Amino acid sequence: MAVKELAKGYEPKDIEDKWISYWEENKTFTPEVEKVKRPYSIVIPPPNVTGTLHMGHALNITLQDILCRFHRQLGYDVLWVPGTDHAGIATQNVVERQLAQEGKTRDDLGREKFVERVWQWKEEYGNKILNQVKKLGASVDWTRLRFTMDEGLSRAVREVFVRLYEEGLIYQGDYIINWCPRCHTALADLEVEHEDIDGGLYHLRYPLEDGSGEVVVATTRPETMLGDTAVAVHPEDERYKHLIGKKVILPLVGRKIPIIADEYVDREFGTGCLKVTPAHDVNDFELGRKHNLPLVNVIDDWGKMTSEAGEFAGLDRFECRKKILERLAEQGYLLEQEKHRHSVGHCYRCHTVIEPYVSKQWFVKVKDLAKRAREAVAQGETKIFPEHWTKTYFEWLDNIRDWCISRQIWWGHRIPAWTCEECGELSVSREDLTQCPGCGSANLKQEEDVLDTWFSSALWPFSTLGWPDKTKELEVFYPTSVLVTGFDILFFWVARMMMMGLHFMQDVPFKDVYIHALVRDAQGQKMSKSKGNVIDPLIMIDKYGTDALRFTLTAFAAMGRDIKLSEERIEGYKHFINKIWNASRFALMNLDENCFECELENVKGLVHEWILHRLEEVKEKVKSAIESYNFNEAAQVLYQFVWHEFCDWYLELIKPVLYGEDKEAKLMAKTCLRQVLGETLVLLHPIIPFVTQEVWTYLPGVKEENLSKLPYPPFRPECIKPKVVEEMQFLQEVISGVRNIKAELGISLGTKVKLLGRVAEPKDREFLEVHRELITFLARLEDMQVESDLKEPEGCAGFVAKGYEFFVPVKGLVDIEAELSRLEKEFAKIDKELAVIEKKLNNPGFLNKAPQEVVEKEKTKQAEYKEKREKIEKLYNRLKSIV
RNA sequence: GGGCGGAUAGCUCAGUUGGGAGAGCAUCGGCCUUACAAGCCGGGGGUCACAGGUUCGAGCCCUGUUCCGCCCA
Repeated sequence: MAVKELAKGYEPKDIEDKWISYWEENKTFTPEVEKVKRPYSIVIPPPNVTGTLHMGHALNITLQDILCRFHRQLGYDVLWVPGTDHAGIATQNVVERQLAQEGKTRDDLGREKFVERVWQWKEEYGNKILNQVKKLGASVDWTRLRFTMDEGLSRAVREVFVRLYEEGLIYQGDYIINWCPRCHTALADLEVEHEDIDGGLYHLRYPLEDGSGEVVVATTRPETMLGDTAVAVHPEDERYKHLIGKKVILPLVGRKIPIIADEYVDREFGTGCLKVTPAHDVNDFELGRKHNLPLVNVIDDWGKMTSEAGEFAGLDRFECRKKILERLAEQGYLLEQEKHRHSVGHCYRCHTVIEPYVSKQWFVKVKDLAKRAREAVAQGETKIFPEHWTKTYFEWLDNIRDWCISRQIWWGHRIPAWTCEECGELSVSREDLTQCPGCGSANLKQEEDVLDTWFSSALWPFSTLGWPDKTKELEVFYPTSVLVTGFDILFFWVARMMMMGLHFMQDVPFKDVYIHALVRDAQGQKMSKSKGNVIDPLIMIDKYGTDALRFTLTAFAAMGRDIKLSEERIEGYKHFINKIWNASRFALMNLDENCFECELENVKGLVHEWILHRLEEVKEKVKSAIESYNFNEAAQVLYQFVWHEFCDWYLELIKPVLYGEDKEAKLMAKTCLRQVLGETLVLLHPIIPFVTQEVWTYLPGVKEENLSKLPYPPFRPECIKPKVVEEMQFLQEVISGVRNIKAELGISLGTKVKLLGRVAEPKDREFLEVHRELITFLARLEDMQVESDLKEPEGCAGFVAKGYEFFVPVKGLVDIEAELSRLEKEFAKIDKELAVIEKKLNNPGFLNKAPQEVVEKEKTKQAEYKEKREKIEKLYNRLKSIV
């Protein structure tokens, strides 16, 4: 009775959706928390709710999925938590844009209505990316889906905020921060992207108050001069030493400001004279505090000049720059201007130029938290792969500055702080306050600001598991096993999770961190919408199937190297998926339910033993590759095995048996084929879940149809037979030898030829006899004749190796000259090898100092090459004599 | 300015204690061989960026140089 047949080609579309729902409906990926014995857990790096899936996500999710599916196979209780991030600024921007189309602003709606609107938006569009994650086949536990603004996670955020405040690790204060005038909010240092810009360096003259001369300052931002409150020079600078303590008159403004001395000033830069604007430059702010300089705000929160700017008030800051230069030039204060390339900060969300701005903000004191986070990695409590990222991680933590966590937007976790309008007391609380804890007044005002989105993301590994409650999930699955992410959020997210995890859970959030590559385009450029070089994973899935995309990403995921992706590569690996499909199709045409009548241990025969041996090696290699995060190696080992061993050799070698009459041999072949195909599908399943799952259900004798529930194939030490590999090599050499002669001499493979062998060892001759049928079939022979002392006829092509010479009579079939030149090429190769070996063996240093076994190896090699050369020479001369 | 990574076949990249330069794709030649032309068989192709050094021996270790990319200030 024949088994069901597979379609002619693999068509991923229907198959993928079918299994996605199957796995979800069967809760295949929901662990039973109460019964967990060997936990393995991962939290997904939550994509933005506003996001759409890009290649970075696709890679990230594929790798995590491989780890999860693989560890399930190994018998771990796996929990992979999915979720999304509320992405404060980004989401707010999206909804504001939507409002703008209706001609409204968020202020028209007011805070409450606006936030409602964002939730509405989230309900409507926020699941988009989750569905895309589903398409990738992610084996996450959908019953545990989380969102950073969930009730539970919001409670965690509050708890953390209050505790840190109580511990004095959160404080509020007036500091200079990075301000985005477009998003209208403060940003953390990390959220500023620096970019080199061609600008100008302007030399301005500031006359001395006493009329005794002037100083010249150099600046890249002349408009800020309106807010200057000092000029600074280096205390040791001979040029200016005598001016320290004097005053200059600020041009256009007329304010008298002091000349101060500070070692911070770089004598080499510009004129060595620094104008100091404490309100609009981070370094100047520090200088200002140190020297008690007043702050003069000349730029407001919308990037416009304030009333302090006098005639320039109301101008945009860049407009003002032009105007002020004109005015300075008119009045003779602008001395010169040179071109100057310098680094300018931009908002990472909207790319507007950042304005350093003094305002009241909330900060986390991170020094101590950072120290512990550093220690944990230094001590190996958390390991980073590839290892070289640890240095970058240390570097950042060592130079960390307090983290500005307040954002002047509406979408996010509102800071749980209330100020009493009566007594002015500031209270921070877990519960919403309606009464001032100090004076009892009900006249309270809650802080308007919300928290940085990364503040809630930093809690993700434990907040998603139920913290601050003491849940079973936390007990079992924290710390998580590994975090898989890109290096771009190593600081934003990884380091902060480390700090928070260690502080609140007294343990690292994850044991391993695997940092994967960035996916670039074929030219190595970062993919971006503006460049138009994005490869959309969803389009790729549509065209080539999820498995093809997943396998491609896996095959290229070499540690520490970026991936240059192009569509052709995905298309190429689609061929591999199809190959698996077709090999399975062939197998199914020949398999039936009887293949279980024979036990595997009774399967005998070179080709079966060989493929079983190789399968064992593959199992071990794939396992150790995935365990060490060498995903590309796992993919490559499987590719090589499936295509070039299983398909190219094994399936071809068993064809004569499958098509033959020997029932016992047939049964063995079927048994072995069923076993090898079945286990190979299991091995491939973590990387390419869909095609393997689909084929699996067609196999005869399948008891568990859900391939995701099958264990990793057990190791069978009895199948390891190195000798079988040697014998197989001999067989392959003979078959390839004939094929090679045919191909090179222009004889079509189908043309049957005679094969004559002069083989010294009786056991080799016997071996060839045993496999006569196989060789005849695969090399397409008319006949094979093997003797110890064979006299070959005139006009033979041939191939030789240690212990044997083979001849193929080609007289009359081809031009003898062709074979002569083929042999000449052989000579050249052998002579090159021999020259290298002889050079070594003639070197006394090598003979004396190299290990004995290495020397022996070289000698053996030399002998083999010499023998081979002599034999070919004989063949060559005989052939030459008849020309 | 500080740090990190990279340079190996036409392209993309493997190469795990130093001991016979590999793969995939592309290319060329030959095949409709009853799983697969999305395929089969076979071939060609490399001063391992450059210059030194250590070593019997270097793609691999050390020093320097050039070029490319990234991060931080």
